[in-house]
Amino acid sequence: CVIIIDEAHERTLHTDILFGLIKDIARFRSDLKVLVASATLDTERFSCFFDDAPVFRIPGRRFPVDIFYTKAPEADYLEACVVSVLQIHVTQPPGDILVFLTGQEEIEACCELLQERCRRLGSKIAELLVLPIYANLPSDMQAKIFNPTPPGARKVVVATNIAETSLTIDGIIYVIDPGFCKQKSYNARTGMESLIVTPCSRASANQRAGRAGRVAAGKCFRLYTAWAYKHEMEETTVPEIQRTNLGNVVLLLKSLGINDLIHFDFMDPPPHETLVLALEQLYALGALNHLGELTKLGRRMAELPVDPMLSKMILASEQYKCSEEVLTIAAMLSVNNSIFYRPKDKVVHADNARMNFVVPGGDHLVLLNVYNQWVESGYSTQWCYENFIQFRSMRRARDVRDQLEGLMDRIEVEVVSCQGDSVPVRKAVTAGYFYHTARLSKGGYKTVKHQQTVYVHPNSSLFEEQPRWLIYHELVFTTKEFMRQVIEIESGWLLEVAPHYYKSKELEDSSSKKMPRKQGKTKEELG
DNA sequence: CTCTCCCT
Repeated sequence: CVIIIDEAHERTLHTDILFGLIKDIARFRSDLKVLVASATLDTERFSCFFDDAPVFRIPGRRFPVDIFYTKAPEADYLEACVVSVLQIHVTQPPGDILVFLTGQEEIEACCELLQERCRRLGSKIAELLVLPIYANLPSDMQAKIFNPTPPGARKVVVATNIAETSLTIDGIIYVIDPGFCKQKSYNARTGMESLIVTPCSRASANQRAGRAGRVAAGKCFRLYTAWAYKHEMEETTVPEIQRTNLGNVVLLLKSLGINDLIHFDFMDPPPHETLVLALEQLYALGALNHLGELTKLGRRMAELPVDPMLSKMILASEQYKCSEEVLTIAAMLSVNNSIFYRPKDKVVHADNARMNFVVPGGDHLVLLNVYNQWVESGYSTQWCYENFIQFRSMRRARDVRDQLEGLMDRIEVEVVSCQGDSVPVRKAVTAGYFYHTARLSKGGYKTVKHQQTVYVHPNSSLFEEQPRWLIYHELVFTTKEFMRQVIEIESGWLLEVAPHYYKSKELEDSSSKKMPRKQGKTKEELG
């Protein structure tokens, strides 16, 4: 029996978990062969982790790529990209250009600048086709990047790092790499994710450069100095397991019978505090007992391939007789903020379309409304198009929902509807997410857990309403500490769903300083 | 006053 772990260099959460599990299993299975395939040269780490496993080098079939650096750092890399593209366009032989930027906003700005300057240059230059690509771009627009470039013209694709690994565009000869990407990181002290523009790693820069050499010899223009490449960039990207919430990983490992997570053989262990917070939250949710063992509830939660809070919400829907609705909400929440399409040139239309879905109570109920209307339309693509809804995301939500619904039998939850009453739905959400409560005080919203100042995301249906008590689905720092996907609750529900976690005194309006009762168990007892 | 990526 052979197990192959491919693309190991990507160091995704799941590859890293697999590493630990397989190493463990291999000890008891002399017949088991493990093959780890990595596209980077840091084979030492993998070999060392798997007890000095032999390394085989297989040369790639790639064309050479000349790398060029800037003499001095660029103050404005967006502008530098635009200038570089135009320079390549007027001075270099035929071949398409790929530009790496960090996100939608930058990409849109870059495309606009390029189009504007081409318009001004008019017939003085050959035609330049400017095409954006990022994950949230509707599929029909994504497809355009694959159209062959007409003779005499040149194509420039402006991409996120979706073009670094996930898709390959034929005909790219030139790559422009400003050396930045958006990276997720996770603060276990506050439970907050951040999405911050950071310098990418050398491994990532090399991967980008490689995109220029797939069909012929190419050129890569790095908009940073050779010195910065050598001395300022990290060798490799920090593995995802060290940058993310580990709630469902911990639940999964516990359900596999791995109790001592603190000493689990991770190739790169996650921060201790991240494990501790995950254990603490699972304890608060009732998934673990005071010994850190999986409870019956925890075992049922582990059956669902979603985050523990979402899982708890689904299980709580049984009690409130609203599993039909909660399944839909869970599915809609699982497709990340990509339901509503909001192109820059049609923001007014898109925002109006979104307003039509708004119902009282909050974003979860708006998402439910969108899904139900889509079902009524017969899962129509046209309906999505007319309502500025992303069909791809809806189809994904439907897949997730089907999968979750298929698991309801196994966790013994009957699928029933509360027939339009929002209170049971919001109570079920509260039962899963009581850890994520925020309260309005005179200075704005503060989290109940850490008294941290947070803001309702401008996309939210409650952006202007400002209800006193909110539950948020996630807390993300982008330009500010934003609560994304919020729902209005009554403070009394917190006592109803989590009496072990909240005391009534803490929820009185007069006492704004009170913290939730301290958890009784320490990390050692739970670990 | 806003949106890296991926899909168990």
